[in-house]
Amino acid sequence: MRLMMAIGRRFRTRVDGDTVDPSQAALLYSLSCHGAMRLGDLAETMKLDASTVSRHVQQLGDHGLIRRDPDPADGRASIIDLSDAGRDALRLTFDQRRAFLTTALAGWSEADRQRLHDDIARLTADLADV
Amino acid sequence: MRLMMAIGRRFRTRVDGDTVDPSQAALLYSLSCHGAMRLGDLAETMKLDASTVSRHVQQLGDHGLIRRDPDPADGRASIIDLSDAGRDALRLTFDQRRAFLTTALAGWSEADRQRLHDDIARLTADLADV
DNA sequence: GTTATATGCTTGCGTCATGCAACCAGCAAC
DNA sequence: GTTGCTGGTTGCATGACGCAAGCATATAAC
Repeated sequence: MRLMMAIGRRFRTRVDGDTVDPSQAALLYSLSCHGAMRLGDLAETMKLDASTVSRHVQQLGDHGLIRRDPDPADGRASIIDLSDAGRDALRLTFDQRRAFLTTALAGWSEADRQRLHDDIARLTADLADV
Repeated sequence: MRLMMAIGRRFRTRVDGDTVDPSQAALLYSLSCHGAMRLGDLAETMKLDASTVSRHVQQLGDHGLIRRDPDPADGRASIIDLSDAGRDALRLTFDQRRAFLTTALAGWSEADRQRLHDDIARLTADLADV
């Protein structure tokens, strides 16, 4: 657990030259994975409070990285989706992180990486159930 | 990386009934692993700024979980060590977390757990080098 | 239709972790 | 002693986060 916390902190720390905050990048990524959705669903997906997501969404909107279209089925809600600029920013962020991870995992074989990924995914799922 | 961040956040979040904050628990744990040391060394070990560690140390001291003895070799520094109460608190925290992890990892074989641990440790080491 | 309740989202407020820079107090070298 | 280094503390700012209150819309009850 201690190691995981350290790793999480490391990833969470904004790297110089980053386009978007790690937290906000995670939001963009969620959108990229699951497609457009409402704020509440986004919060649930990311296991965060709606207020937190709301703020992130605002900032990302200010930077033009997401779009908010009114939900035709519900006047209260709006549908949040990546903008083209958001897609670009996400891709850029990914490239940066990929480069970082590639360096970090230089000594890992492909099988090692895959195993690590699978284990992490499994752990995430198991933790969600507790 | 996204998964790791999620896991890190999950672990970092204070659980109801926790004795000490996760961050401070990590500090106690570092002491427990490496023994008494000065604040600066502690900061380096934990990859945190000295100011952050200084504050944690103060709070832990207020709660009597650590002791600060003046460093006989250096009047500026003090040696930080676990107090008996700190050891107890750490043990308690460990028990709570162990129970939590045991639940989460219920479906994992001993080999799986060991492999996960080794991979995480390896990743931590590799990340430290980047 | 009108009223009551539920829901999606926003905002105010407080908390915590964290880093940087400025600072103070011993230490070491000259 | 004077000057510079180093361990530690404190002021200040930032960012993530959750809870609770508020607001607007939606839905159900009447």
